[in-house]
Amino acid sequence: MSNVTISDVAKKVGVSESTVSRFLSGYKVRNADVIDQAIKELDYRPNMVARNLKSGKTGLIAVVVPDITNPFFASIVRGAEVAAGDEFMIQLINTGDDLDKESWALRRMVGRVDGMIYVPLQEDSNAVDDLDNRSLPIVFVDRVIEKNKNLDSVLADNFKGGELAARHFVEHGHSRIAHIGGPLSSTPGKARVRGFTETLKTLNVDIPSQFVVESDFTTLGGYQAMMALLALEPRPTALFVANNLMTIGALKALKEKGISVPQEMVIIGFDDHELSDLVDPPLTVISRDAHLQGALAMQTLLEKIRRGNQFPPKQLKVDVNLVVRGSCGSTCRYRKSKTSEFPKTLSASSRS
Amino acid sequence: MSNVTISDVAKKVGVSESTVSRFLSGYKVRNADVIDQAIKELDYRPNMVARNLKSGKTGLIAVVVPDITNPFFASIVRGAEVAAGDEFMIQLINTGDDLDKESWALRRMVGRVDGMIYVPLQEDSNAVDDLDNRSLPIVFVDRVIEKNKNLDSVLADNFKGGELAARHFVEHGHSRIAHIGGPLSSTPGKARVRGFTETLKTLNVDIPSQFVVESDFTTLGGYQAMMALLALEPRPTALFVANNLMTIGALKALKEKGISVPQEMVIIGFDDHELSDLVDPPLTVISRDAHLQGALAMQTLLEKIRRGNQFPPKQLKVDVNLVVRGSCGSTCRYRKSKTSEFPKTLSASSRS
DNA sequence: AAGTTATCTGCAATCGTTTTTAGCGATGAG
DNA sequence: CTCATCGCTAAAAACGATTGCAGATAACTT
Repeated sequence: MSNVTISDVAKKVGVSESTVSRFLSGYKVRNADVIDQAIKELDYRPNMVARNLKSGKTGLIAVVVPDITNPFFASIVRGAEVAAGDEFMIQLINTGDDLDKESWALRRMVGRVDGMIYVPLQEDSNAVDDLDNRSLPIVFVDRVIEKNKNLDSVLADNFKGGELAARHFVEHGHSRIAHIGGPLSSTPGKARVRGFTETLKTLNVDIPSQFVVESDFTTLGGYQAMMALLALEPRPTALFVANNLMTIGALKALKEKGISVPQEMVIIGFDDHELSDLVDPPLTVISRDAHLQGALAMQTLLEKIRRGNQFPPKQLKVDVNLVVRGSCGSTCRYRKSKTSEFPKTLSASSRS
Repeated sequence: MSNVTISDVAKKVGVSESTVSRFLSGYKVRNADVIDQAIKELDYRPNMVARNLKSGKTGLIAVVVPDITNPFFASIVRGAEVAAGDEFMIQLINTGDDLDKESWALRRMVGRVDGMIYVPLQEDSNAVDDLDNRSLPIVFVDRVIEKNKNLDSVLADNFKGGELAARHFVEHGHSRIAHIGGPLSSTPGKARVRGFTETLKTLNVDIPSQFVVESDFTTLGGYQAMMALLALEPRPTALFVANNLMTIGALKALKEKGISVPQEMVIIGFDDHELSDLVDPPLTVISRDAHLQGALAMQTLLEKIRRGNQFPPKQLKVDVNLVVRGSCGSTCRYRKSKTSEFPKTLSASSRS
């Protein structure tokens, strides 16, 4: 048991606890060397919980994501951890698309953590109401809660993502253009479909309403949505899918139906992956730096914690860009030399 | 600020703090209803840090992994979190293949958490020495530290994994068989190469020593190892790669060199992925249930925490199995109907 | 040498709980 | 009528640190 306390050290040296405490805090003390030695001999380590009680801080930041198994969220968490540095450690919570678990977890965080990085499940939620007036600093990442939009957030430029996909399709002559979107109740689901459809409208491309289907950001959801789209007559020839998992589902559906990409169906996904250029065909995606997004969120949060949250909240956006590979059917135009892909991919992702 | 304390409640009701405390702990008290109401009115929430100081528990389990962006570790963490239930929350630490950060983090955990689930970076390490005699309960996952082998652990049946790959290659008539392995200083790196090479020996297949290369479990490492293997004359025709990231690297190298899989090179990887059957060609892998592995680790740890760690430690192993797809060149023999793949994949992975 | 600072020190209070101890009033038994 | 029992309660002592305050020591001034 780690039961040697500051008083043991004090007794051994023959000074008061406060002197030892001051020594630990870096003040000048008469017999610093003796204390130092005693600490080493006893292998004393300050009790963090006691320290936290006194200071009112915990040194913990809650990072609340839907599912760490989604590589996108994993990158966010990693980025946040890196940006946290030595001072704060990360408490991870997976809400798993479960609203009850989400609100349970959030309530539980009060008093246990110094701040929270939070990917909410739905835009219309009062999950944060309790927390806010207790002044637990919060930074939204990737998604926000509509009524708390004024709080700090680090989003992707989702609208632009949809826009890039739409423009690309139109520029390459497609007219039967479809979209598998995330829940309209989520920030990226809503913004991506709007960027996509509004751009199509701007470009004077009309698409039937059945070509835009709302799904749920899961692999199964993407699969089912794809099946639904394939049942339509005439079928779309171009498809923009609003996240990574749904893209996987859609590809599985296409494979199962024996529909070849990009010959019969051209695809742009959202969020890149190390395997994206190894799938058949290599996946064209809207990409963003999730690691950076997590890091920015942590930076914003730490500023807020340190300087008090009197300062006006920031709403940051990370850029998105189109990574053209084979699945959108226009590879020959854009493809770089084969080797150039590797180092780029590697530097963006983190090792293990 | 969450500054309403138990004493505020006590004052408001006109009882002592201890009475409120007892009420909170579920004891029978005279004016329970009044206290309950006061708590609600004041929106009192117990200060966890104070509670922890008194109880000596933190309700936190540290989960220390090399890198959460590796989907395999993400699944472990998720499994652990699910198994933790309501009682414990997870503190996540990425060691990032950095031994210094690892030992720094481990030392830091003392007194901050009630237990630790730990994927050590190297087998010969004294990172745990400090912690052990302070009786911080530890369960190793996926890898162990050699000198602390006697502690609890939940590994994969790595030897069998290597064996399955070797047998498969030999049964399909390969003789120029190669291996890209993880660091020999790591448990799975060592066990997988041994399962593989010893089985080959048993089957009377000789392979040149240059065909077995030790790499580092990273994408780049896999890439470089593959390049080295491709420089040999004659080239191997079959390759077993010891983890997911190195497999990606190897595939990138093959693609870059224009070597076709499985015609010119047959591959078996380690650890499955939702995208594995969408890559070109679909990847044959040794698979295991990482989620289960994480969950078992948490279960073991909780038992240890609750019942004291007087009980003899457990060394658990999760099973591995060969998932045959296209990359090993024998797809026609084993392939199931196309649809059967989807539900299986989905149930194994968790949603988001 | 005495007076004035400048340093350093120990005591005690504090953080917000839980838990032990002792006590109180009512009940029931002898 | 006394005494033990019961069911609850308040007061006080932890848990292990930090910190304001006042006093002690040391270091300069003159």
